[in-house]
Order: sequence, then structure tokens, then C-alpha cells
Amino acid sequence: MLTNACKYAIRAVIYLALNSDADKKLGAKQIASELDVPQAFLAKLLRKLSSDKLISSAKGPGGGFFLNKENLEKTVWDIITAIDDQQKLDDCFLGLVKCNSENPCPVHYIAAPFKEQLLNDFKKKTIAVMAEEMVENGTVITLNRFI
Amino acid sequence: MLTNACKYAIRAVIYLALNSDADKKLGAKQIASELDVPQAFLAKLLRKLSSDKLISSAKGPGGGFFLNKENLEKTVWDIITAIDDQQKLDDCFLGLVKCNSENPCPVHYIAAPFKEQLLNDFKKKTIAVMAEEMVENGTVITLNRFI
DNA sequence: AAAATAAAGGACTAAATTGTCCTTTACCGA
DNA sequence: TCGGTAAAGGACAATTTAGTCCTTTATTTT
Ligand code: FES
Ligand code: FES
Repeated sequence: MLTNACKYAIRAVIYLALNSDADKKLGAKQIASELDVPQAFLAKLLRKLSSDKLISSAKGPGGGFFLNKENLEKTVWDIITAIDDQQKLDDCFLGLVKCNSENPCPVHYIAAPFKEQLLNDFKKKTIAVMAEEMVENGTVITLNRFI
Repeated sequence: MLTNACKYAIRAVIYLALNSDADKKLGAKQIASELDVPQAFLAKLLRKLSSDKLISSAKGPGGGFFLNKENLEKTVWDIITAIDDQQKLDDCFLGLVKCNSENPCPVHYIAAPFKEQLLNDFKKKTIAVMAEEMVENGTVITLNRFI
């Protein structure tokens, strides 16, 4: 579905949404350790997100990554398309060339509504909204390694 | 979600369910061409399925692969576990170490019911039932390359 | 028996994904 | 202005997944 790279990136951005701002930047090292993800690999992903303006960064002492107002209005979909060259969210679950209701595979009727919902969420909800919902639901803890 | 290998294998078995029996065996080459899948790769998968007694085979002229009664009572889950060493169907969609409702990720409430349904289908429905449903729904065509 | 056929088996290659490491650049504070 | 800090960048390595190819073995037909 999503690559590891993509999952790391999404988690990192949500983590930033919840824990950073222009006055509280976070280093790649710190984020990686909080998310229990390989440092250098995450650093590379953060660079990509930064160059795509999905997150903000500052060099030097006291520097790091954070989200500004524009960044908070991006969507998970923006992250997915930035990291995974070609994403496979609308692929058929059983590998048919095309997933559609005219020629559904045996699990299509289960998979299709799910994919639709998921895509809708990914495309419509901003990072800010996602983060907000997590706070409301008390699911903040889920982003780090302690189950 | 599922590897290509696994998808190929599932499609091949369903294809066999619909088109083969002890008196009408199908060669790897033929199946691969019908499913538009790499021959040698599929052949390897078929060997594995055969050695795991999920499909039947016969060597020599007139030989090939087919499903016997026992084979028809296997499930998609059997195929998945035979091909993908460790499957990732219950992984969290955003890469949390554990997917559960105590610590749901932002898409958990969408993903969880889907995964449950999918797993249930994969584990409960036999190949025979799957194939039957496809015939009833007229979805046979979907297994080959012509959308 | 010989030839043809098709699976069984396994060595090998290719590509994509995941991950590491080192150098450079920019920035801050002393 | 100098030293430390942290991102930017890119080369490189490792692993996993995907796919090919060739040889062997069993079976059938002539
Ligand atoms: S056709 Fe297979 S998931 Fe839609
Ligand atoms: S916790 Fe992420 S899908 Fe369940």
C-alpha cells in the first residue's frame, strides 16, 4: 500500500504538527528517535518534504524542522505524492490491471469502499485537522514506539 | 499489502478453479499467458503451491496443473501464507508498531473494519466458494489481462 | 526404447526499496 | 571571526522482491 518511506514521512509530519512550531524546531535525530525510525533515512525524507515546501526547516544551532501555517494546510496526500513516486492506492488488491466495479475481483466489493474512504481522508483532511483529531481522541501517544 | 507473487498465485489458483480439473490440466505457460504474468516466475510459484498441496500437478505430455477436491477446499489465506513468508495484512496503515483500537492511528477507524472483513473473507471462503461467486457475478473475465 | 513434453529444482540476474555515511553549506552564539 | 551545530546533498551499500534461465526428473506417446 504505502512504502515504509511514506509511512515514516507521514508520521514525522504529524509528529511535527503536534510538537513543533517556528519557536520550537525539532532535529531529524530527535524526530527519528521519537518515532523509532532510522535517522539518516528519515533525514533524507525530511529534506525532500522540505524542498517540496511541505515542512519548514532552519539550519544551524537551534535549527531543525517545524510546520508553519502553510505547511499545516497540506494534506497527507501531498506527502504521499511527494515521497512515493507512483503510489498504489488504487491498485486492485488481487492484481487485476484495473480496479473497477465493471470487472471486480473477488474482494473488490470489500476493498473499493475502503479505498474510497481512505483516499478521501488523505486528500481532504489537512495535517492540522488530522493532528487536531488525534488530540481530541487522545491518540497522540500512538506516533511513537511505545504501542 | 500483498506482494505481486502472492497476487499472481491467487489469480492462478482461481483461474485453475474455474478452468481446470483432473481431466483438463493447464500448463504454466498457458496460465501465465492468460493472466499476463511472467511465465518462469509463475512457474516457480506454482511449484511452491504444488509442494504445499494447494494445487495438483502432473508431469509429462498432457500434464499440467489442476485442482482436485481437497485443493478446492483450501482458502485464499492458505495461498497467502504459502507464498508471502510474513504477510502484512494486519500492519498499521501508517506504520505504527501495532494496529489496535487502544492506540489507533489517524486512519485506523477506516482501516480496521476493512482489514477485518478482508481477513475474514480470505480465511473463511474456500477457493471453490470464491470461484462460484465469481461465476454468479459474471466476474470471470476479470482474471485475465483484458480489463 | 526413443522422443517429446511438462513439472521440479535451483542458480543466477535485475530492479526497487531501504538504509548508511561522508562532505558541504548555512546559521548561530561566544 | 571562529567553533559548533544542524540541514542539504549525494554517493554508496544492503536487503527484499521480482524475474530469468538452464538442467534434471517423471510421464506419455509413438
Ligand atoms: S477489482 Fe480488485 S480491488 Fe477492485
Ligand atoms: S492503528 Fe493504524 S491502521 Fe490501525
